[in-house]
Amino acid sequence: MPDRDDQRRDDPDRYDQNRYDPGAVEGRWQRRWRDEGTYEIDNDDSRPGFYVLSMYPYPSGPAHMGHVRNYTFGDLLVRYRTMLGDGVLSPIGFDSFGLPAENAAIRTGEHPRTFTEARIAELSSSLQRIGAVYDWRRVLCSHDPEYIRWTQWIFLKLYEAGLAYRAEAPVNWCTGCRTVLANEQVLPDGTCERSGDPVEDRELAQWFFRITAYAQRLLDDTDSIDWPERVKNMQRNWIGRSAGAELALPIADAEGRPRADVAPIQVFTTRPDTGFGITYAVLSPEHPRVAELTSPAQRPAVAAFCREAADRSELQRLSAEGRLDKRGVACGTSVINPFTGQAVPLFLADYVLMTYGTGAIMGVPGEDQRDWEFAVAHGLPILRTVEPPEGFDGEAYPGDGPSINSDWLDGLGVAAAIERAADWLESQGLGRRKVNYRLRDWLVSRQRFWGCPIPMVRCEACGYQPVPAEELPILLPDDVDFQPTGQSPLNAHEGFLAASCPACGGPARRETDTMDTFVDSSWYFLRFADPANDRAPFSAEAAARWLPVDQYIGGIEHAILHLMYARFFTKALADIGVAPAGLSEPFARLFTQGMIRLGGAKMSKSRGNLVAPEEILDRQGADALRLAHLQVKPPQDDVDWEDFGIDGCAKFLGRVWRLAAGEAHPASAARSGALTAADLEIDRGAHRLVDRVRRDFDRWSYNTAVAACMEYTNELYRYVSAPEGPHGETLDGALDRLLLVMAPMVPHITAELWERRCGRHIHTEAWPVAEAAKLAAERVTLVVQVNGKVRDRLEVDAAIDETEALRCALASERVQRHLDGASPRRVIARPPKLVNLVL
RNA sequence: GCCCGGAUGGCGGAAUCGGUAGACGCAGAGGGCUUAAACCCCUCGGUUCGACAAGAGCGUGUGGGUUCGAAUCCCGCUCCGGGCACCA
Repeated sequence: MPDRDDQRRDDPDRYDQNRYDPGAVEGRWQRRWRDEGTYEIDNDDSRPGFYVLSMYPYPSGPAHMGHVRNYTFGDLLVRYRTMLGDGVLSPIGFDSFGLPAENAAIRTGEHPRTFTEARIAELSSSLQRIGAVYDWRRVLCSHDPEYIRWTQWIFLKLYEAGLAYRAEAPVNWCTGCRTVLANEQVLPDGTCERSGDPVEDRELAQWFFRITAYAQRLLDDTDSIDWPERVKNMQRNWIGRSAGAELALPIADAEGRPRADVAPIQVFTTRPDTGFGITYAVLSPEHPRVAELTSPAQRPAVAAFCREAADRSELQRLSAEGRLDKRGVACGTSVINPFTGQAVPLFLADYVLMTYGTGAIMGVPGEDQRDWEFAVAHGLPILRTVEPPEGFDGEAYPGDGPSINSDWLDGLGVAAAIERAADWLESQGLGRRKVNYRLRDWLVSRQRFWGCPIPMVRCEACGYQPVPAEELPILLPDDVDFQPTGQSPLNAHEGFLAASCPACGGPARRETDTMDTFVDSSWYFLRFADPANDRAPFSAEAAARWLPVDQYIGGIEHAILHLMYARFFTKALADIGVAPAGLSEPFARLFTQGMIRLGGAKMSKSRGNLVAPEEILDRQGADALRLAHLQVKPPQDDVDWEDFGIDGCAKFLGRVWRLAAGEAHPASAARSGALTAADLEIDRGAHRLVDRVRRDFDRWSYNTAVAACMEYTNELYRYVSAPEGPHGETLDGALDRLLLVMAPMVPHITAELWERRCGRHIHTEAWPVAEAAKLAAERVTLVVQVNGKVRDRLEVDAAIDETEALRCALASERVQRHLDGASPRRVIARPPKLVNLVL
């Protein structure tokens, strides 16, 4: 072990100056980028704008591997687009409201603000440690009073526009978080997506945003955005458009005739063509007209059924999924099938949901499997109205075919019959075409402290009233006591609660609910365009300058929630004149990176399987860690931590360092003068590298971009160690290009080497030009096939023509062996790459 | 059930327009440097037969098809991942 020290003593200068020391190099450049404002940008910058945004993080402490991955991709793009000559907007902020800080407060008594701000400081410094660069002048936090002011201002604007409202509704109550959740925050198994606790149904008055008013536009505009098909599909599924008709089923009297004195029930169907097959109808147990439409004899049974359905939790209902018994009970009343005029019995069934359509359906067992099962269970008649194909041995037939048993619809195919039936319903005044969506309004109130207060007050006389805009922001008090009950301390804080009614001036109480943190993240990307504006959340001009975000980057876990809400906000803000009128989408391009797993499970704090980046940053450096993230897998894929090759990446950087710092070859060995074939080839290789890396960057293929750099570095090692030695100028040109294309990936080491080589700053250099004339190799491999099998490979001139290629191919001894004296029946020549001789 | 993706060596992956399958990296083997080890440098790695050679056969989940030629295009199937789902 003493040898290394001896070496140091022998040649201290050489050791200190030339050794690759990531810690020293990286710290120095990180300070420089921040101090010099290298990536600050003004709104009047004359370069073409390019807005790169990585989803702003929840500040949970120092960056974890998921952050490193996300912000490495974003940073690469910021640096790359800057080199291409764009004026890049690269902001960062913190999603600083949320439950973890409040839970910590309940545990320790520390105010969520001091707790959160400490975590923000940690996260900021670790983002800088991975070399990510931002315009720090634009930093924002959702808990900042100015940000709160404008979030509340937007709430009031939406309220004014009728897009925010308060309503009593069945809501999702998370037993663990002690707050209501949006539908989007409840997992398919009926648990909370945050805490994993069971979610209950409760009937509560809550604040909502009318996102359903934008359902069709949200659906239509998915076609126009450059997002992963997978994400767009998830959004389309979530919106869940279904087109059909709503029609009225009159109530029948004892003789089976329609009663004029009682309103009919409305049902929604996507298959009005099957109307002749209606043999019963069903109400949801929660339907408001259940009591009215139940016969005296059926009252006890119906009441019992409703009670049972109400008691059944979401979880139990889901666990009953797939069971075929189709629980239901007869009302003892009948309705009229408007197509046939026949009376059919009315039922209650819990498979009919009050929250979708009209809460009532027509039963067509012939074409709907659930209806078939219900009909069988309750002894109801089944009438097919679509002819199933020959040999069909199933039960209900939902497919296409000619209408049967349907009078004036007979013979029509399903699509045509739907149109005819809908026309008929409309002309008879019995119904109308209708589109239904699965999407529900966004429930935004949360019964929590650490969020943006909803700017409303409640007056005994005037009801809920909006706080006047000039009174904003309504801030959270500092002097609060967090009780272990989990109740928001706002409920007991007189200073916060006391208010006067903006309408009548009388005493009023402040709303204690705060907003879902997804409200904060629904407009932060707009605020970045104009972060210091104190007269508006942002000016339309500034927003028009930068929006939509050219490249948005984040985790796939936000595919529905955040991304849907942000799209809704952007459209709504444009409609009410806050955002530019032409802005319909917030994120023109979206990239969703995969998650990191360890031991087969998603790497996360809650699972306790985090790998701390700090140790790697200390040992191998930020560049090695960044490179490992880029190299390990295509960026959109999930990745196992076990597959990361940090050491390999660090080794590669060492190779680049030694090559560029002149250690891999003696400087005196460099030639000058005439160029050899090897010199020309290494030069062409550099141009090919530039071209290849650029195309890889543009298609998010970072793993192959890294491979290209490694491959070229290997070539350079062979080049410098060849007996004739490298040509000085050629080698310099090659190294310059290698460092430039690597700069966005490994910004520190390339900056250091560049400065040592030429004294300039690599991150203000332009992306190198790949000269078209140098992209093509001079000699290429001509593959010769016989009957499609490779039989020989020949080195030929790249400009070879068909005749010459064929001559070379036929001259090959190996090829001749396989031709066995015969001459090819057919020749496919694709010079200079391939000749295929077919016998 | 409906809608999206996937499947390539021991491993992660590459092959961008239908034309050399396995780039690059990890793990492994051999060699060089060194008193020695580490570092570093070079070389070799799909598989079977063959002798460790030359050479040949087989190879991209599976079965067909189109084509001079298929990882790539088409049809069927299997398995894996994701989204939606008693949604009328």
